[in-house]
Amino acid sequence: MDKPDVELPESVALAWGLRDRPSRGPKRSLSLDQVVAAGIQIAQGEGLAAVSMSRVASELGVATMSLYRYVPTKHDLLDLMVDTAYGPPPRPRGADEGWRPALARWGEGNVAALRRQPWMRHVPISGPPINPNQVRWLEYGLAALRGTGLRASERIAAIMLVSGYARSWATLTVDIAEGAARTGQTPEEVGLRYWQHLATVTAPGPYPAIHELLAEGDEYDDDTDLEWRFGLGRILDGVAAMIEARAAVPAREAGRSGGDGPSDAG
Amino acid sequence: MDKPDVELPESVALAWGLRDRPSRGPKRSLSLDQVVAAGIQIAQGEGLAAVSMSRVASELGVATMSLYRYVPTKHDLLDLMVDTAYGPPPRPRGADEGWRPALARWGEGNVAALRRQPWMRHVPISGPPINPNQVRWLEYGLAALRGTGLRASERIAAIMLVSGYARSWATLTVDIAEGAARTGQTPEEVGLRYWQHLATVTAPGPYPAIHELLAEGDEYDDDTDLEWRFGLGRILDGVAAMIEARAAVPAREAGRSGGDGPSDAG
DNA sequence: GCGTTTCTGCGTAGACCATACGCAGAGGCT
DNA sequence: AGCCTCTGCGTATGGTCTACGCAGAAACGC
Repeated sequence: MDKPDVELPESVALAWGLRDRPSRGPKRSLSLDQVVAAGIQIAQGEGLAAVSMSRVASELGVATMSLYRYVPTKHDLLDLMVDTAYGPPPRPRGADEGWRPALARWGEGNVAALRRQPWMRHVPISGPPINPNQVRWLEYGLAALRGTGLRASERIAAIMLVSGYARSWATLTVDIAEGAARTGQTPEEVGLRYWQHLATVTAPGPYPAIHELLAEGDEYDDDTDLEWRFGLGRILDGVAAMIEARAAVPAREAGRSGGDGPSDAG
Repeated sequence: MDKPDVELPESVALAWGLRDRPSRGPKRSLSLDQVVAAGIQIAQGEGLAAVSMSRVASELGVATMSLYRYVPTKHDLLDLMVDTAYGPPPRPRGADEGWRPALARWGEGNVAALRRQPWMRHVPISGPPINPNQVRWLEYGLAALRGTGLRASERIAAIMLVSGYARSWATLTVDIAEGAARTGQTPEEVGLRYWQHLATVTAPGPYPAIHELLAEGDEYDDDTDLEWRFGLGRILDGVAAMIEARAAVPAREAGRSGGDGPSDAG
């Protein structure tokens, strides 16, 4: 009962450092952290595509196959890299802080992390959060929603709402920024060019809503951070409406969240 | 002025069929659509990893290098595959239909598309939507928000909100479903196992919010579709609040969307 | 102190991969 | 008829991940 981790998948146990290193053989010349750090360094400097097992190995001064004593598979390495590079979540919800600023900060933190290490957006999500920092982020996100009256599944859905939007947003802005860097333009120029391309391809066809959008085009050079905050504000408004409704008609017994308060999706 | 597509990137022109085929040389034995269709078929049957240029070529009975007469790069092929496989958006907003059901249907359509062709979630998003079906989806999404009083950048942010959440949600559920299929379990079992793993790794540490979550655990076997709808409902509520506020204080002149109506992010 | 056991780094090799280059020949254009 | 362009594609280069097995290092049992 000191080791309930029997069932944990290898990669998870590895990430949490739950593998008791054996004392028999020769000492390891590296640590898992070193391997992960080397991978991150390469990804940060030359992009995710530059991260190959041989490249990481040569960075560490060992042979390629040595890495497989530390990591079962390349994809596990990538997962660990993401978990480490994401880092710990921002300052947790203060004692007398409301859920709204806390969740907002959590969302901002997601965007900031992805912007700091842009290569992470190319590592496909491999499942629900289970690695150490991911779990810490989850803890913080849920902590922001404690005591709001939201049910378990609702708290999770709210977290996913924010993180999904943060990821989309960060991906889009980073894609644009990198496209700009590649072509030696400013992000504004790249954005403008996109609208031009969109106008070109939609010109012959029936795209009234897009044309209407393009016609309002004097806000191209908008502050993109403002747009992000707009979306985040909408999410938080929606969550707030639900919380208030729950507070008004407290703790419905069991099942289905019928039509009380805020309206259903459709 | 018959060809304003001079500036369009090669891959975009290709996707829109704007490359005037030359009439000089021998006839092509394939069409771009055939190549794309073959790629989709392989991805659908054996996963994205099975899609290699040589595999696609052999499926079509041609040599590997022949494909490069149709597609500049493998990644362009993947983009085209996604665009085609996504398919056209669902039924557009009806004449007297409100924005809410239309946008909800748009979101559902996103999830449905990703679930129908699960491999698509592994193709990284390469920028803002510019390929034919992507643009059609954009058109429909914007059409749902026409006449709501939302500004251009706000309509876009709202669309991103929904599509980002849809992508997160579809990715999570498909990951679980595939993990289940791989291990011969039901998705419910996989979900349960995740909570167990989470409990195991968080057992020694201070994770109050997660433990609280796990303690409410009699809804593990929840209807996941209900959770998705919950999140979508929150987004739409948030957007609705903004629309109503805009309607109350109509058409603020120029700039900043200050603190009118629904609250700011923080 | 000496096997024995276990673990380490890693060399080799296999099975792929995307794609640059250039050539033979097909087939409209003049 | 001759030209010129475009097609399919064979060859080759320089990668990729990782399975396998071996030599030697280090701790344990006796």
